[in-house]
Amino acid sequence: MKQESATPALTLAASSFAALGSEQRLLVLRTLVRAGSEGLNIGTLGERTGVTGSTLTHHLKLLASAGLVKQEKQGRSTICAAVAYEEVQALANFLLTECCADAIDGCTEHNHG
Amino acid sequence: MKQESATPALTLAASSFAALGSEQRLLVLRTLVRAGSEGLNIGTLGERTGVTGSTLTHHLKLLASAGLVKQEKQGRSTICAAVAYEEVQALANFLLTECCADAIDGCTEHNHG
DNA sequence: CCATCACTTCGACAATTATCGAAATAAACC
DNA sequence: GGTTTATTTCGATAATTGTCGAAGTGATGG
Repeated sequence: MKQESATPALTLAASSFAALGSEQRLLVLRTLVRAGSEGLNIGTLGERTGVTGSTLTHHLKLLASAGLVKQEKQGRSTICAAVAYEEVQALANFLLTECCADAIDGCTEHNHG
Repeated sequence: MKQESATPALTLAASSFAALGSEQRLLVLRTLVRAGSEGLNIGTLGERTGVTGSTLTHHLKLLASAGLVKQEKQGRSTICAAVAYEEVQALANFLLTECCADAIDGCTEHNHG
């Protein structure tokens, strides 16, 4: 009996998708992406998204550990910036190659529904 | 104070990402994608992934409602097939356009890290 | 019709994740 | 050194999600 098993890539992809799987986190991410490469400090990010304090810290930790956001201490502020570009490419790539594997031609043919 | 808000597209994307954000569901999806357009019945899918019974039903319901999988009753079997191709394109697209919006040139420039 | 098979629904419980406020840390300013 | 500012950690509680087994549904075969 052929049994499928979870590869490291699959595990990693799952946790990245999970990080994106929250409206608040997606909102935070979008705000950061729009803010560009300079990023935003946590206070401003909180003002813009309506998520503040420990909850925001919590969500940012998830986004950061998924590699979608990077954080840097600057004095008493923490500057956050999105690094979603490559990550999203990598995630899309995961499903289109790793996941689709044997069905890869089906994938590319399906690009335009 | 400029406040970001959750658009319908964002809400939808979040729930799709959430559906992908589980190792088991990703495994199920990969198995289905590899099985191709004929799909698999739930029993076989269970054998291949190690997830069976009500748990599998539960996960499939999530995948189906995210539009990543479609299910069809055939006699007493339920045939499941992946429709991930377009969905994944749509999700990647969401982050690269909707989300990146003003930073869109930054996005495309970052394609090759 | 009665039994079996393939699944789904239900109900209970475990595990994880989210949210909040209070206390802790650490930099900046006086 | 003490105070204010910015954020994080902690602890409690609520909410959601995952898992299991038992009972239910509905097709198939005798």
